[in-house]
Amino acid sequence: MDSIELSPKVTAIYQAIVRLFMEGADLNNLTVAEITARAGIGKGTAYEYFSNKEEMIAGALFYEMKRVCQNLCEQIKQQKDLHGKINFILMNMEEHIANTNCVFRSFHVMMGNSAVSSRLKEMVSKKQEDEILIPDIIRIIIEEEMENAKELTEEDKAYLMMMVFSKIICFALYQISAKKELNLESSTMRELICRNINSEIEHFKIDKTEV
Amino acid sequence: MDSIELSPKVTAIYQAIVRLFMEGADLNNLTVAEITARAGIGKGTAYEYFSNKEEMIAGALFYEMKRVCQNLCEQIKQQKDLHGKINFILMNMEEHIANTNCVFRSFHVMMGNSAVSSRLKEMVSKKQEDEILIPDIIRIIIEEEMENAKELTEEDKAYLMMMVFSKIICFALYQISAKKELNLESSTMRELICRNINSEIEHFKIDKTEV
Amino acid sequence: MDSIELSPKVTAIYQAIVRLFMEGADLNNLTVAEITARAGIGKGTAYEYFSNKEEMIAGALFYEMKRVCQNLCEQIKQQKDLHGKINFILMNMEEHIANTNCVFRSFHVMMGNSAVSSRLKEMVSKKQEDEILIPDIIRIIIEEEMENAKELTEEDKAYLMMMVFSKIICFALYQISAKKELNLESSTMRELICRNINSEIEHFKIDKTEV
Amino acid sequence: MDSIELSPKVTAIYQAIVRLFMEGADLNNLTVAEITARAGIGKGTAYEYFSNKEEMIAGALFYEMKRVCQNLCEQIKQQKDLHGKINFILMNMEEHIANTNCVFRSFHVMMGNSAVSSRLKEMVSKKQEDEILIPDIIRIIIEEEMENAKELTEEDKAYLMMMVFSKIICFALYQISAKKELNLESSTMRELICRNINSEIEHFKIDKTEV
DNA sequence: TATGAATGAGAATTCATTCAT
DNA sequence: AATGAATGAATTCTCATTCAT
Repeated sequence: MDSIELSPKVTAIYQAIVRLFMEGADLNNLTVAEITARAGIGKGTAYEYFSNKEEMIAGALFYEMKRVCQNLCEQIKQQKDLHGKINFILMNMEEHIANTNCVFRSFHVMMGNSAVSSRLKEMVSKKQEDEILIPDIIRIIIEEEMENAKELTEEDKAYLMMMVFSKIICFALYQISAKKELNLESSTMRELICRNINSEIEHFKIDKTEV
Repeated sequence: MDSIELSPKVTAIYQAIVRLFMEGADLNNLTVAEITARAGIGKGTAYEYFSNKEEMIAGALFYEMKRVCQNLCEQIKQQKDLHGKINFILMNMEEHIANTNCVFRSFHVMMGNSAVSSRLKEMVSKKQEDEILIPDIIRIIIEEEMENAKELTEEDKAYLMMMVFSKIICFALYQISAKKELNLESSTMRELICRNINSEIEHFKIDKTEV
Repeated sequence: MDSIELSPKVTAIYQAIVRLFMEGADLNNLTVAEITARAGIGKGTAYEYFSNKEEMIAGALFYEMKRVCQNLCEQIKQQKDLHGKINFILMNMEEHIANTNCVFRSFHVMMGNSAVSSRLKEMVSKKQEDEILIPDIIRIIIEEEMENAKELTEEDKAYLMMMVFSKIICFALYQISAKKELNLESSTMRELICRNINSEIEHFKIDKTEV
Repeated sequence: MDSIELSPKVTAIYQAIVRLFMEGADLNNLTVAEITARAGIGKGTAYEYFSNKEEMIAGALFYEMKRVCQNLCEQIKQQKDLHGKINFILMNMEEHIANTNCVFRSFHVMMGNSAVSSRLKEMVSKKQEDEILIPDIIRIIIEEEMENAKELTEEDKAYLMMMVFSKIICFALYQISAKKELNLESSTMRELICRNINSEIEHFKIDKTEV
């Protein structure tokens, strides 16, 4: 809805960066010349819309993260149970490995110390309520699942989120690096993780209701 | 054992880089001038021992990862059970947050796409049998734990390793970023993760012995 | 008289430049964007009236010099004697230090080597008979003063003009820079200079009449 | 004495700038590429010795002003009387018109508002006691001349300095611009100014001793 | 006529790497 | 072996000028 407002030049720059990123470019060595050439605009034009290179790159990553997560979130809503939702996320990661890669690598960028990292962290910390990123998706899934269980403390929520998050990272690691070295089918891996999350949450529910 | 062979200049360079890294420097903006100044040697000298900057940085990270993991591995051997071992790793991460940070960030570097990343990945993939890194530590722990269980397939091992690895990453993320925003005690978090790993492995054992 | 012909856009540009100049802007770093923004017109519009930036700035300075000198000249005519006239010029410089500054700095620009300097020199050298600048004012004052004296050669005139001019520059320097560092009253300085010019001219008259 | 300490690269840069300046280059459009090409060194080398372009240019002008004034001062000491000293300065300006031009234009630069101007003003205001510039030369000449006269107040000194200074500017103006348009011999002009300064100072002495 | 978005040539500055000492 | 002065390729960013609307 808000992306309609984006100037076509800004969109071109964002798309250029995202594509270069997906093609494996190193963000720290991306040049403005490369970006604008790929975007099909003049070098100076980029500076009509951004105050510096970092702003362009961080902006592009933030925009892409929001776009992908928005889509993901809408599709997840159509899944009925926890297993289905998690499975959907993992399948999505698998099918659109390029996207996954981009989101995963954006997350990776955020953990770094570069100027782009700082800017991206700032953008994320100042994001609007209605802008959805990975942690929000996980939070929503958990909250829906736990509706009937006894009230969760903040700590419980935090633990569950990290639990789910770690499994997702686990699958991402598998997709990106371990897949080649392993003879484990993707579907098997997916199934393992889904069941695992499911059972952990069930255990959690029981613990909570018992108490 | 092999570190005895390292020329004092190389050691100086490695230590300089590791310190700069621990102080929060962005690896992509580290300059040779900074490194050699910190190492107390001439700029030209660095090029007597390394063919380029990437070699220096990747070398330093690899060296540091080995050093830290070597120590960690030896101390873990003194722990009696799985819970103790995992707890020790997590406590170690917590106590020496700076070191953790360095190892975690080295892992982070490896996930990237820069020239340093490529070189570091290469080093890791070509490492000697007796050089121990985080995955080796985890593998050793699992193998010891599973000794009595039915023979594990490669797939089983891979899954377990990733499972443990993802929990560790989870704790690292907690230490580095989430801790401040959360009111969850470190010890609680540690305990949750230890028990969680324990229970997952127990379930796994049962499944395997049952079959 | 000719300023009536000036298009309102040209006037806006001239005034914008003069104001920026008076506010202390460095002419060599003045941008077209700044000028047109201040003038309240579009960037492209400026190029409908001027062929380049230098033309705008030189034009503005020339316009302002003429305007200020025109006013000055008319007011000087009401002064009765040499002392009064010179004193009036100096007081005017003192009171309207901003204006003075602008005229003085225009003179300063003319002494330089920039593109603006060249254009301004050209404008001054091609100026109309009825356009009055500082040297014309001085010439008029001297000619009036010397009316009764023996005919002056061109050389005599030139010398006298430079003599007066150098005193005026001297006062300008005093106003702009030396004033702060000195404990000399403005009025004292003014009086000294007026008397000095007076006495020099008197000596000159005597020499000439004697010969 | 202190110039012996200057690195050859710094000297090369200073000389390159001074020559470009003397050849009429506009200081505000001088590029580092031009300077270093003329100095016969690499572009990067300049930045080993200066932190930015302004520092180079202001440094060069300051260095040249000191050099020229130092020489001038020593030669003036060999002149016996006031007339001789002033005449020497003017002859020097005339003969070495290029040098004069450079010093005069340095003075011109100081009156401006550019980054170089600011830096040069700062250098001048922080100069050592033993570093001699034009105002110091004039002051020395006046103090020597007035030795026998009644004690001068600060105001008296200031007035005399400006009086002499204005004559020198007058001669500079004549040399640089008016000469061509006038049929006045340089020697005549010089003589006029020398005698004029002499007589002004004599009048001053008399006034002071009378009081 | 008025505009301002788009442009790209050009400038300052940085820094990995070399090489004479 | 050790050095650091010298270098120039590469990068970011600016801004005068154009031109389609």
